[in-house]
Amino acid sequence: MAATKSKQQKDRHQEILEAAARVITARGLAETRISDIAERCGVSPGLILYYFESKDRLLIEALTFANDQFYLRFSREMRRMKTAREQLDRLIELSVPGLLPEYERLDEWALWIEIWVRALRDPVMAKEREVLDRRWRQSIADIIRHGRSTGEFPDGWDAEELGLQIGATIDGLAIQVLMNDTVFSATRMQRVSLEVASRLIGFELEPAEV
Amino acid sequence: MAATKSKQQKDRHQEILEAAARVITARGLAETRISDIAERCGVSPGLILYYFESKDRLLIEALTFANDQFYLRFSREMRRMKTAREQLDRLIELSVPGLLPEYERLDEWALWIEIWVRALRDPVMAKEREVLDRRWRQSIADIIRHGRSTGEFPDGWDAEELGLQIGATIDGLAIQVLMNDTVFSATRMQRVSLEVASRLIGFELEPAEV
DNA sequence: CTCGGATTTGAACCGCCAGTCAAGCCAGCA
DNA sequence: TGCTGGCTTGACTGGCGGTTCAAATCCGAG
Repeated sequence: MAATKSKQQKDRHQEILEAAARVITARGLAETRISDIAERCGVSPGLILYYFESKDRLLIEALTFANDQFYLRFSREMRRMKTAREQLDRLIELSVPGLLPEYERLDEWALWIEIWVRALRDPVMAKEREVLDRRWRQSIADIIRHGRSTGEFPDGWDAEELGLQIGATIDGLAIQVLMNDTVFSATRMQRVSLEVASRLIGFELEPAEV
Repeated sequence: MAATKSKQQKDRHQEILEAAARVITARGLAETRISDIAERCGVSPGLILYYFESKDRLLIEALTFANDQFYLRFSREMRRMKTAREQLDRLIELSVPGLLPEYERLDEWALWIEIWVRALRDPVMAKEREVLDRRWRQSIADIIRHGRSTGEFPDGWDAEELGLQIGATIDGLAIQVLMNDTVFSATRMQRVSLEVASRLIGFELEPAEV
């Protein structure tokens, strides 16, 4: 059974990925050493390369792993929400860096930037990135389609197109917040994102809840 | 005269910065070696460190230098244009990665991503970045104010705020284009940017020139 | 308990590269 | 022509960190 891995091996694998993602978040890709990851696992450096063929591979896997984790939690939440508006609010809430206390200041977004910079030159990372990104845009489009089916949102532009536009706007705003905590605050980003989304999708922005 | 530098020294300084910017654009910050920069200058590696106290400092200076260069050309162009609409069109044209043939595929934007990733952890870079970014947003706000003074654009939201929003949108879209040449093309970004800008600023989008 | 394979260790290896330095080079000047 | 001081070289080094490996350990099956 060449394709089976022991339970233990799978656990270790995941444990290392998780540790790697944390180290990258904390120190940045460029400053991440194999020994840092090993230390975080409470394990010797040699072991890391017993489970991963090279540091490079590990880093790429760690980056996508972290994103998968996030996406899983996210889509589970989405399924539990009834209205599209609720979904949109939550999506934006989760997209604002540092808004929710349960995340540390340098969160998902820091990893995204690392993904981007790497994807510029590394074809493997580029391909991974494209998949992750398409999935994300798709989620936005799904919310819009859902909203249209319930009558919350009006018909209009192609939902995919809107997913792209809204996604891109959130990206840009998130960078501002992540970089520049002084001028552009998290709550302000939240407000602006919602405003832009409402205008692009074409629904009336009711008196902000929360 | 401690404060004076010979003409020659200044030239060399700049020459090295330029070479560094090119190498970073081509290979990425992480893969840039001092010897690469030296080679590009046709000079020995030792000389690089005669002019810059460390590699780190050089890289930061190179990054801001490249941006300065771009900004200078840009604002010279702006001054020559009469209508705000022309200015806006040109700003967007310059913001779309790879749209203009005179730039190589990996252009300014690749450097921006490097700046971001570095600014996340390096306070010096973070400060530099903030300056560069403010200047850029300011430029957009200036165009809007100009358009309002000539009556091209209607009054409305704070010009600074719009500068932020439009700037962020362009950022996000540019990343898409830079990463993902297949799905989202340069010309499409151009169209979307203009559309979003017109809607946020509130002017009528006339039949597209060009 | 014993064997055998999977896991784990940590020391050793090795290439790489930022930064140093002593020695040459050259231009201007007296 | 020889002196001076800034420029330039390129060999050297010191440390860092990814990778390898032989040995130790662990664990489950028989």
